[in-house]
Amino acid sequence: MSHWLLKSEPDVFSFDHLKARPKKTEPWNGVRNYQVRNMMRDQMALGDLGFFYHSSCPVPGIAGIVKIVKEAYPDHTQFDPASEYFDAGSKREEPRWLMVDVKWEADFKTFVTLDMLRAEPKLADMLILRRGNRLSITEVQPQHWDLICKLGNGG
DNA sequence: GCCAACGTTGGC
DNA sequence: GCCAACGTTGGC
Repeated sequence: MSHWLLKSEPDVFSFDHLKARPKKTEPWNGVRNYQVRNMMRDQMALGDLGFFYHSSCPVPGIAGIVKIVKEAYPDHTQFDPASEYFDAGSKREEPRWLMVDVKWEADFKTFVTLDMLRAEPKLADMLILRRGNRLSITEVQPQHWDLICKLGNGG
């Protein structure tokens, strides 16, 4: 099983929004980066766990844990001219963009801030902490996963 | 609002 | 296929 970190802007869609969904699930739509699409398609598997990361907000960090409950399938927003994610170049018979479904899995007792991640030397080589990293989904190494879970559950 | 980083686009 | 310009991301 692999571990992931999924970024979302909380103004647009937050961890609390996910929890408020009737089934606590949501399609992770709007990915428009080939590298991230390929990861979803080739590596993300049913049952994988991911951190829900809040970006572009006053206090960036990890709010909790989600589970992948549906593997990659076509992202319908690419065909919707009214959507900000519309892609005129994508054909229905050959969809360019994919999404997975995620489900709320667990809260952290403590919101793990970006500052807390940066303060931990063992996490120094995490992709998320690298300057200029713009991938909205990155893989998380198991040892990093375990350590962050400890931070989130009170050390 | 600034700016570094980096993916994408498009002219050649 | 190169690479400069442009656009987007995201922390600060």
